[in-house]
Amino acid sequence: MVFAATLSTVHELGYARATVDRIAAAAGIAKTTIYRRWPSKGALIVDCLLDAFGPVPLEGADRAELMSSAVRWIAAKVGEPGVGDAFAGVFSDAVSDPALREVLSAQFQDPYRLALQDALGEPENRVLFFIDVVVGTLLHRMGMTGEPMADADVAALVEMVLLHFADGAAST
Amino acid sequence: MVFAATLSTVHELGYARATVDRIAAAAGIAKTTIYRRWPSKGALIVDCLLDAFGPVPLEGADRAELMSSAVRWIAAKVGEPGVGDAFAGVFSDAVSDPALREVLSAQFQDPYRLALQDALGEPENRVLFFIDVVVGTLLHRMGMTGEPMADADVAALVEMVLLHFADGAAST
DNA sequence: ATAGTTTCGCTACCACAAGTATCGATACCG
DNA sequence: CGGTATCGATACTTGTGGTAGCGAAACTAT
Repeated sequence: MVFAATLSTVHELGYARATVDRIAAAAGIAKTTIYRRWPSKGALIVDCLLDAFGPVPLEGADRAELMSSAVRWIAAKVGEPGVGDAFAGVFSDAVSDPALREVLSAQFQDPYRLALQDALGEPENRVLFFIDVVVGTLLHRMGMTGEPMADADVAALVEMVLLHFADGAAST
Repeated sequence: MVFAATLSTVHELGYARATVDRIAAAAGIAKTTIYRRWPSKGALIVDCLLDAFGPVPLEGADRAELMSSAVRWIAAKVGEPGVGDAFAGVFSDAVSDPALREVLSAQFQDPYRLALQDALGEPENRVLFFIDVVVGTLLHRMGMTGEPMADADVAALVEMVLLHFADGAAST
């Protein structure tokens, strides 16, 4: 499968050295075949991440459990080999590439945003802020250290957002 | 000045299209001159950011005012034309480039980390977490939308970290 | 002022990666 | 068995980071 080859190549070589040529070689197909199926390297990675993440498991009796499990779930996913690198990589490319930013925002972020809005009963801007905080923190740690965030810090992150998004919170 | 030319070029064209050639042209010098002074594009940007940010203005009577002013300061800096793009850009490059990551961590993050440790009396891992949350959130918003974070959301960010880092907080 | 040294600008170049074009082979379908 | 659509391999274009070498300009010291 192309997705598996993509993740393992990114994991081995990092995002920048994981060229489309190498990914294709790892998947046993030709580079042209990849470009027949995806319009760009970024689109391939976004699809790959969608496959790797799957739907959010929105479990939990109350809001606190819901948010806690969502944060831990995404932290665990980002920590999987290759996933965090690929995520940080597309995100990086998207900064200077409005087209890729659109793909990332519409195809990747929006589904999770809508699911969270529905499950938490929060308005769009609050959920977007929630995503900024959680994903931004995880990616910043990953980008600065090259390693996923340790469990203790993930716990702190969970505690922080629970406190801020507690039912009676003011803000925004 | 090279720094001004760098920021304005990044602001106009985005990080990826702001090639070293174009930056040099905007500064009225040759590309080779840039590479005589900086070993890589990333190092140039880091120096440029150091110049643009300057030292943290750690003012405030108590911890809350200190942290609040620090968060608002960095949010304002990231919102300046070109600065946010340049910041997100180097950060992006650093993900796949351990050497640049080292430069970014040692020359850019560490001075602010040490100043914050000193001013807040917090251990290293807590200050690193603080930086991950604040900078990560701001950059994620910038990367996803292309625009700096609005004041209302910056206010929410301030409120969130103040709540989490209040004196009696547990965690980590 | 003049000779020597350093620095800078310019042109050309290399390595490498994204994305495209072409062609031949292969597999699939009627 | 014939036709069609897909895939693989190769070669190519374009753009960017980074380097080499040369000549001119500026600065220093006597």
